[in-house]
Parts: sequence; C-alpha cells; structure tokens
Amino acid sequence: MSEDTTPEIVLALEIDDPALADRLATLLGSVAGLRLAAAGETAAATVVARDPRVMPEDIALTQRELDVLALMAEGASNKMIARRLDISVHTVKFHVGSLLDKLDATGRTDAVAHAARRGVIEL
Amino acid sequence: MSEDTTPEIVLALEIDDPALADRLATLLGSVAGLRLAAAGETAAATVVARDPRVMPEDIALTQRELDVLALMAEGASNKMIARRLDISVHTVKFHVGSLLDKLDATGRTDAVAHAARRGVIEL
DNA sequence: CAGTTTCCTGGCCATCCGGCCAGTTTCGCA
DNA sequence: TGCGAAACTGGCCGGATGGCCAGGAAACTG
Repeated sequence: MSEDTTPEIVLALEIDDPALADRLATLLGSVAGLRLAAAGETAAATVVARDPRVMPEDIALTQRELDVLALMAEGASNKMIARRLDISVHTVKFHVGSLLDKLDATGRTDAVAHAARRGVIEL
Repeated sequence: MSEDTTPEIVLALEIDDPALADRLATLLGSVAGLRLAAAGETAAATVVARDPRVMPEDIALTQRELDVLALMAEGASNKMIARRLDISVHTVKFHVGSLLDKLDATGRTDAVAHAARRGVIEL
C-alpha cells in the first residue's frame, strides 16, 4: 500500500444533536485519510444520526397491517394487494383504514410517507 | 478534560461499496473515542454511502413538478395542491401526470416512494 | 365460558384519481 | 421571427379510494 494516490475520504455530517455533531467533528477531523466535507461538497459517505424523538415506540401495527403497508409502499392498488395477500378488496380497505388511523394519515400516500419517516418501513 | 466518563461514540457502517467500507472501517476503528458497532448493536450514528448507480443524473423535473411532488409527499390531495400553488386542479393533474411518467410510477404513492428512493425529495 | 383482539367479508356511496381529448399563454433560444 | 418547452386550463369518464354501515370466524386470555 502506501500509495499517496489514495484520496482522502470525504465525510459529511448530518447529526441532529449538536453535542454529538461537535464531538464527531472533532474526532473525525483529526483522522488521517479522512476529511470532513465543506458546505455543499459531495461526500463519499455521510454520518447520520436522526433525532429519535420522532419515534417514541413502534406504532402498534398488526402483522396484516404491515403486509398491506409494505405493498402500499410498492405503489400497489387495493385490488393488487387483495390479489397478493389472497384476501378481498374489502378487507384490504379495512386494513388501509386502520393504517390511516394509526399513522395519522389522510391518504395512502401520506401513510407511506409517515411510515417511512418513522422507520416502520424501509423505502 | 481527560474524564474517562466520556463514553465512546458507537458508529454503525452502512456502505454499499465494499472497498470504501473496508477503508472506513480501518480508519475509524483506530480512532480513540470511537468504536464501531457490533452486529445488531444500537449505534449513536450511522455512516451511510448508498450506491449512486441508482441515480445516474437527477431526473429532469421542472420547478413546478418539484412543487407538486413536495406537496404530494405531504399527503396533499390534488385539490389541496391546487389551492396551495394557486392553480387549477386540472393543472395539478397535468403535473402529476408528468411526474408519474418521469418517475415511472403507477400512482401518486408510487411516485413519492420512487422520488424518495432516488433522493429527489426528502421524506 | 365470556370477552377481547385480529382478521376477514359484504354493500353503499361521495369523492378522488388518472388518462384522454382539446386549447391558451409566456418564455427563451435558434 | 418562428419554434419548442413549460405552464396553465377545460371537459369527460372509468376506475380507485376511503368512510360508513353491518356482520362472522378463529385465537388467545381471564
């Protein structure tokens, strides 16, 4: 090894907690081979730590609701979801209704967005 | 300073590129005050670097389409979007149609999911 | 056994969505 | 000056969506 051709790894920081951000910046700033990204600079990797206050406890979703939610996130219509889960469209609507209620959403798009924000599903 | 009370910051790695992951693991593993998370361990922050191949160039969206997309991600209906942007519902539908087309989505929920995945919008 | 939860199904209906057609204006660029 | 892209508006319509009502079957728990 020891090629001086190896470029520094540029790291960006996206930390909600100011104290943690400061400690990380100090620690990482002094590592050889690493560099913190300047404002607007494209980084090779990003250090993220989102404020966990957003997700107190996992919203209590039943298994079936999670099934439906996952398919919703795929953009599936109620009819498609019904076919894939082998249940009736009415039942799908029922679960969707519960999801809208539990996720405090106004529609399926909102529900998916909320769920993604809280980490209930992975986009 | 020199309080041994200061806990180590636990970092998790989520790097698609194995080479980059290896370099980062080596660099970060030897930093005092830092520790890499064990499997399944809860980390204070996560270093992420998603494979950029997914998003070759930002999909060419017009300003108006971005406006509509942002409101869609908020779960707004076409009517709401129309009111907020002070345009007619027909125009909203027009832009939504373009978005579905450009984002290769089957519906507004799918469009928001795709856009979020590509980083076009921030959830 | 009774009660609760979860999952499932049906009908009815107002609204929303998205695709189709058509048109106008405004802007920048060749 | 003419041309295209972007933005905007309208009507029409089939299908999707979500809210409301009602019910039933299975499993778990006190």
